[in-house]
Amino acid sequence: MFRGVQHINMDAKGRLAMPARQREPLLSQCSGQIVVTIDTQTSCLVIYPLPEWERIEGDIQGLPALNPAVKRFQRLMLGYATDLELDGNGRMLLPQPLRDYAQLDKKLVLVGQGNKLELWSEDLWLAERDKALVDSGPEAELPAELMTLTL
Amino acid sequence: MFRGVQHINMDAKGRLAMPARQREPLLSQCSGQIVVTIDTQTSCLVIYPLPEWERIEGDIQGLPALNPAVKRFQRLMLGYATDLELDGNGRMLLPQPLRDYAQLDKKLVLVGQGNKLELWSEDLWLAERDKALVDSGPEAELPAELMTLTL
DNA sequence: ACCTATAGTGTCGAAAAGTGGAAATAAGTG
DNA sequence: CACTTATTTCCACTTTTCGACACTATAGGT
Repeated sequence: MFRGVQHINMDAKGRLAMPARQREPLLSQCSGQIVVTIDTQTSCLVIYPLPEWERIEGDIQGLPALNPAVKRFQRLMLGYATDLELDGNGRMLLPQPLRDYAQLDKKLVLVGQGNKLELWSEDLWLAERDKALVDSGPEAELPAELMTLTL
Repeated sequence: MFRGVQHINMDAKGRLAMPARQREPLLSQCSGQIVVTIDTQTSCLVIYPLPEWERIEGDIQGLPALNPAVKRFQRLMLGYATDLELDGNGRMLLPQPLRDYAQLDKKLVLVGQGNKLELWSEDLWLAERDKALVDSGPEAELPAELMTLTL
């Protein structure tokens, strides 16, 4: 289970060090073999351990490809999906197209989301967070589903 | 059951000593394993014993993620959720992003809320408390749910 | 009132994590 | 085929983090 928000840096070559807290599970679960692809809803990347990605890839390929919207979704998710491996120092090298898609520069934010990690540019993350806070702030009209939660 | 308001200090490294009164239940209930995340309604943190958090995490993940407002809520709650452990001295180390979110500096307030604890900066706590007192003072319009309580 | 035990706070040192650069290998081009 | 450019792997240094220990303050009991 990946949890927690961490601010990390990417160097000029596009390398970023996986924080120790997440590195451990990645090495034991899939010996550092991961798949990175894009989130089609927002401008961020998602990082899966290889076995978890293979399950998801199967689900995506099982969708009805005659539907044009589904086809486009498949093309993006599967197209951008890239196999990566953590190097000896626990760093990963992000290909340029993925960096471009998520508008990544030096300052990044890595967000645990249970079975996957999300990778954001710091600017976009803060903007998205603020949007979410307004959505669920004191004056917000919350969806009915949320009102039933016992926290 | 966590009860009571306690004023505590955080040192320069972001460490804070869990008061003895709350430490005991945390050690016996979950051997010091806790999860800290944010409250999306206000600028404070919430502290759950690990088993209690796992229940809530399940509830949150069961929500319909197609609704963008729900998706944002999930991203924040799950994203900020961080596993922590009490050290040999009964202290916990709060990661920087959580400290930032709740604007924590030296003086903090820990508030028991039954199944969880809330952690506030002292300034924000006092302001919030005063707001709450006005809301439920003699002239206040209380929601129907509250009117049915037998106190 | 003093002594003792426990809670709380601070400091130091070792270990690990993060960062940058250099060298070697591979790939692409004229 | 040779030369240039890009990519990758490896090594070394710096910084931060974590754990251990020790000291102070406070409360409770004799």
